[in-house]
Amino acid sequence: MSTVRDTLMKMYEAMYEHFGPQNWWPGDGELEIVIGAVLTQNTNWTNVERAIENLRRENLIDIEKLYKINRERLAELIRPAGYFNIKAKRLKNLITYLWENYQGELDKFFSLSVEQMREELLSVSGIGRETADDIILYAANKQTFVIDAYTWRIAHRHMLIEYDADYEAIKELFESNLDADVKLFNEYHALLVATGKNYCKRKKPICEKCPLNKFEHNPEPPEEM
DNA sequence: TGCCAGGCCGGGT
DNA sequence: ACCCGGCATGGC
Repeated sequence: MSTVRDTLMKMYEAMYEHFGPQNWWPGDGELEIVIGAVLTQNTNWTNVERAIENLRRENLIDIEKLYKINRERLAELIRPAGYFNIKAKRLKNLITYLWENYQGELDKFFSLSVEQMREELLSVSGIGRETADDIILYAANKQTFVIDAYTWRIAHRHMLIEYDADYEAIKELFESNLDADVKLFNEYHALLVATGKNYCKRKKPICEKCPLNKFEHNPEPPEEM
């Protein structure tokens, strides 16, 4: 009989064969990944790219400069990412935290344990669980599994979790059944996003082309998402 | 042309 | 302890 562990690894292999390595994060450097993690909240990545491009052009991929920049101006620069006013605040909150507690040195912050880093990130208003885990996995390169809407949708569709499973429960499912390997966690989440984006849209039933369609699944799309 | 995208917070019940 | 509105741009 196949265990959850087997299923999860087979799903990984199927997605990997279909899409190939994703080599995330799609950005350049630790700070840019941190910024991207905030800007991509409920937002298409192509919009985030434009916002980051604006920051690059102004040489603002720099904690000190971001700490000192006026919030209204920052908001204007990240406008293409949507929710620009609230995201400017969130980015400011995080940058201020790093500036005041770690002298703006990311590596100092990243030397904390995963648990400590997560707790501190979650204490910043505007940084929720997914954003915190994105930063820990993709910027700090530490062991944590990222859960997002696609992960939830796919795991539910393939009957790995209950409809109302919360973030920590889904995270626990993956973390307790996969080998503790940062590179694996990195690729796994990225492949779930690739699969979700292309084949597991809202309210759409599973399709022939989905690399996961041979795995046990609900024929109907999940309620809501 | 309306719906959707790699969330999160804060206020109301 | 849930539930929900608000936040906003760009692609299809």
